[in-house]
Parts: sequence; C-alpha cells; structure tokens
Amino acid sequence: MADHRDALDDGSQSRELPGRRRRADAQRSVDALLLAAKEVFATSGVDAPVREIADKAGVGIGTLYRNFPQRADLVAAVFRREIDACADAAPLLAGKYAPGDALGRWLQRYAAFIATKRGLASVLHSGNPVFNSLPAYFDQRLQPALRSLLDAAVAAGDVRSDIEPDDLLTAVGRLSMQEHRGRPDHAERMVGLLIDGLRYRAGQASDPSSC
Amino acid sequence: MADHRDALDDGSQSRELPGRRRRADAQRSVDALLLAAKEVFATSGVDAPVREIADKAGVGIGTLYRNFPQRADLVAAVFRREIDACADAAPLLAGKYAPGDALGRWLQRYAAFIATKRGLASVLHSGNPVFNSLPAYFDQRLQPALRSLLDAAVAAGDVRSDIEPDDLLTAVGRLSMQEHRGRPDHAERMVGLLIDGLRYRAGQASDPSSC
DNA sequence: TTTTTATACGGAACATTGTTCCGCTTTGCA
DNA sequence: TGCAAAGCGGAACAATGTTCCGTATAAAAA
Repeated sequence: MADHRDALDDGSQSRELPGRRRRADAQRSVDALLLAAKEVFATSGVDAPVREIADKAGVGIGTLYRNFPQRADLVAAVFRREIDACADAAPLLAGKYAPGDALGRWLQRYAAFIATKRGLASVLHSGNPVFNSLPAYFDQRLQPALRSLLDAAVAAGDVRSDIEPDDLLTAVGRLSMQEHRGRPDHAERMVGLLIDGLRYRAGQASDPSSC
Repeated sequence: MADHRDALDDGSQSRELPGRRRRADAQRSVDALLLAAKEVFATSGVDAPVREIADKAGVGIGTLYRNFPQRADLVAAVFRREIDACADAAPLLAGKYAPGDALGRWLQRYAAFIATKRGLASVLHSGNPVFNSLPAYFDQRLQPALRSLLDAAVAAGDVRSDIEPDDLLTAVGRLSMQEHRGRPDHAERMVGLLIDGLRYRAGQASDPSSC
C-alpha cells in the first residue's frame, strides 16, 4: 500500500529538502488554508467557493492553487486531517478513561466526525480520482486506532470479544451517515445502543451455536 | 398530501386551460427535453451541462428554462417520469407472469432503476427544496405498485406473508444504491437472494418465536 | 382565409465559480 | 547585503447556470 500520497502534495509539514528549506510563509499559507477550509466546509458545505476559503485564510487564490492544484485536493486534505485527528484521539482517550469508556467515547467521536461530513458520501462516490485513496486511508488510520481500544476493552472484560474493528467502523459510519427524519440525535442514540450491545456480553467469547 | 406539484410545472400534458389551448410546439419541446435529459443523465450523470441537453433536444436554452425554471426542476421531472414508468410496469408484469415471477421481475426492474441513478442519493440530500417532494413521491407511487404485486404473490402462495412493501423498497434500494467494489452484478445477485428469501417460507405466516 | 394576439422560441448576455498565468515580493542562503 | 529560488496576489480565462428580449408562430377571431 502506502500509496495514499499519489499525485498530491497536501502540504503537511513534511517535505524532502533537495537543497533548500521549505519557506515559512508557505507553511503558514497551507495551515491557514486547511483551517479556513475546515471551517468553511463545516458552515457552507463542501461545495463552498474556493474564493471564500482563500479570503477566510487571508491568502490569494493563486496561493491556494499553488498548494492544492485542484479544489478536490483541498477537500481531500481536510478530510485526511480530520481522519488523523480522529485516529489520534484514540490514545488520548485510552490514557484518560477506563477501557470500556474510552472505546465508547471514541466511537461517539467518530460518529460525530461522520455526521458533520455532509457531502463525504457524495465526494467518495464522485468518481474523481483525487478521492480514490481516501477509503483506504480511512481504514489504514482508523482500524488500528479502534483495534487498540477494542483490544484493551476486551482484555479488561468491559466488552465482548467477537467484534472486529471493521464491522464497528462500517456500522457506526452507516448509522451516522445521514440524519434520520427530523431526529438530530438519532445517530448518537443508535451508536449508544451499539455500544451497550458491545458491553452486554462482556467476557463471553463468540458462540455461533447460540440463537 | 397531493402536494407533489409544489412550485413546479414539470410540463406534463395536463394543464388547466384558462381560455387558450397549450401550444403543440411547447408540448413537443417538453417531451424532447425530458427524453434528451434522461439520455444525457444516463450517459454523463446528473451534472451534465444544460446546454448539452438543450442541444440534444434540438431546442434553445431559453426554451429549456421556460419549461424548467431551474436545472433542478428538469432533474426532478426526469426522476418523476422514471418513477412513474417503474410503477406503471407493475400491472403490466402482473398481467404477463405468475404472481411470484411478476414480483421478482418488478423488484429487479426497480433495482435497475436505482442502480442507473448515480447521483440520485446526492440529489436527494442536496438540500435543494426542489427535491423535497421526491421521497414522498417515491413512496406514493411505488408502494401501492409493489403492494399489489406482493399481495397477489402472497395470495397465490408464492411468497411469505410477513413482509411489507416499505421494507422491500428500502432494502432493495440500499442494495442497489452503489456498486460494490468492482462487482457490477452485486446488486442484482443480492436482490435475487432477497427474492429467494421471500419465496423460502411461502405460505407461512410470520412466527416470531421460531429461531 | 386573413388578422390578431398570446404564447413560445432562440440565443446573446450576464453571473458565478473553478483554474491558469505571470509580474512582483519575500525568504533563505552565502 | 545581494541574489536567486520560492512564493504571493489577483487579473484573466473557461465552463456553466440563469436571465432577457426581439422574433417567430400556433391558436383563436374576424
């Protein structure tokens, strides 16, 4: 794998230095753009005009396009950043709460991330090759994060042991993907239910013959 | 209900006549536009430029906008037409095949309709008020169509009796909504499975205590 | 049939938004 | 401090949704 960088310099702090250092103002621009884009996407949706983002970031459009050759590159970069933030939250929660709690809180955080991403689904199915690597990135970052929480919770006897990270990510994702008719808290409640379900048979192994 | 006509003259043949008849060329334009739009949407997706549609229909852009004040109105009209066609297929199939067969064929036809509608989901969740009435229209037209097939199949002893039209429409819709990784026939096979499932307990009523 | 008139038509023009280009500025290094 | 590479801003271009209006025509009236 490791191809999640194809054709896209998303302008993180990393950069091979072929002689000269990355200029400080360029890094500032990228940071400002990613921050502004995240806010604008949250407010106006992922279809917001690029100019609005450039304005909010306090840079020119040229600068935006220098760092993100296409609009879609900016969108993908913002998603990657938020995926990273979500994955990075796992060890933090693990250090702060009991294993079962940490797992529950992280799943709710993941659900919240999905829920705010109106347009994530459309973007993923848009056919634009820029987004091709996003699903893999999702798995690559989130599965290990969740697995560590899940393993710890199982080891602590807080939750059952017959569930895979992949199942949970998919289920929570689908539950949170789109708001149910007029019930803004629907996803949160359903995910809560799921978490309780995990706790229900804590300590038991899977038993395929039970009905 | 019956409010699925809000703010939208989709230009079907119906029209209250306040003194003068609807001009024949106008009706021709609408027909040509709907036909062209259907084809263009199928080929290039629902994001295709309006000019392309107008050209294919052999009319000017002005004519397009006279009949469909917004792009979205045209999209909605095309969807309504296809929903109608799908619903209307039910009695035809019912007259031609045995009840169980008719049901199965109709479900596959519905699945095919959903499958070709890349962008249907995005459109429905776009927030554009023009599409607000579409989900209701779906239910209003398709549920009765399916119910008649389902009732007939149950009465003939071809399928089980504990399934509601709504459940089936939703399930088939979700199975067909998006192509599974590289398997174009995935939806069709899964829907086939579902139909076999319907047949499996033909003649039996629902029995919640069986395991 | 001819005249009249409301209706419809076509497409130029306008508005919005993604993208490119390039002259000017700033930064990093010697 | 001087200089070259890197970066910046925004005008200009391109694609596309939408509006406007002079012209054409179908339907009704004469």
